[in-house]
Amino acid sequence: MIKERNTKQKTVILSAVRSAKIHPTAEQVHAMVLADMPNISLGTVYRNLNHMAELGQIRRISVTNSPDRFDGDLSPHHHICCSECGEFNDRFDLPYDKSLDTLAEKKTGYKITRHETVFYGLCKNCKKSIKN
Amino acid sequence: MIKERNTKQKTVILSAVRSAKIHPTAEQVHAMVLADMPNISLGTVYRNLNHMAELGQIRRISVTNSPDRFDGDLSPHHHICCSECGEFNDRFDLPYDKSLDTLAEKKTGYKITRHETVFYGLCKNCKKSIKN
DNA sequence: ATCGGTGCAAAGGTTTTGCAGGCGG
DNA sequence: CCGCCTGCAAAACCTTTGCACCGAT
Repeated sequence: MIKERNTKQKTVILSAVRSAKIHPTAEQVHAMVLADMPNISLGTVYRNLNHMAELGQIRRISVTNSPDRFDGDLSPHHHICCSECGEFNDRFDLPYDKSLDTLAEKKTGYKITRHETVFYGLCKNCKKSIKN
Repeated sequence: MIKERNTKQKTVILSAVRSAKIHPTAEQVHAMVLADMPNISLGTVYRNLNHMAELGQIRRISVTNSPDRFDGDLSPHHHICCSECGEFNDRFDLPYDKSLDTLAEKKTGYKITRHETVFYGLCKNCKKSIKN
C-alpha cells in the first residue's frame, strides 16, 4: 500500500482545476498555478493531473485536434465543442441518462462506470461568420 | 474552388477504413494499405484521413491514452472503451437519441450537427483479471 | 531517516509540414 | 502543362519519464 503525501503542488493544482470556469488543458493549469508557485514545473502538473484523474478526483477529456482537457466538476454532465473555433464548454443543462449505462452493460458484458457525450456543431459566432 | 483529384492512394485508404472491422488508427490503416501499395507513406495516410474526415466521409475519434481512431461507419452509433486494456468497439446496439441534438441546440444557440457518446468501463477479460 | 514528490531536461509517441519531384485532369 | 498530390524526412506538438535532489511524515 502506497502512502500518499500532501504537497503544496497538489493543493494548488486541484484547486485550480476546480475553480476554472473553462476546461483547462495541462498547459493552462500550469499557467494558473504559476501565480502561486513560480517554480512549479509542467511535468509535475501532468503527473498530478493524471494521478487525480485516476483517483477520480477530476476528469480527463480527450478532444480531437486539441490537447486533453481537465474538468473538476464530477457531476454527470455533457459537453459541447465548436467544430470551427474549438470552443469547449458545459454551460447547458441536459438530462444525463444513467439507465443507458445499465443498458450498455447488459448488451456488452462490460462493467460500465460511466459514459461521456460530446455535442459537435457551430457556436453562435462561427455560425454567423461562416454562412457558406 | 479547389479541384480534387482521384488518386489510387485515396481509393485504397477509404476502402481500408470502410472495410475495417476494428476502428483503426492511422498506423493500422497504413499497415492495411501497404498490401496494395508497398510505397505509400504514413504521411499520405494521415493527410487523406484528415481530409476525408473534414469532408465527412469518415469519422475521427479521440480517445485518452491512445492514438486517434477512424471509423468508416457514418451511421449514428455509440462506442465503448475498456479503461484497462483500451479495447474499443461499437459492437452493441443502443438507441441514438436524435432529439438530444435539437434540445442542445435550443439550450446553447449552437448549430448542432451530431453528438458522440463513449461508454467507459471494464471489458469481460479485464473485469475478471482485476478483482481487487 | 525514509521514500514519495519535485524540477529539469531529455526522450517518446503521434501528427503535421516543407520540399522537390510525380501524375491526374 | 498546371497545380494538386505524393514520398520522404524533419519538425512540431503533447505527454511521459529518468535522475538527482528535496521535503513530508
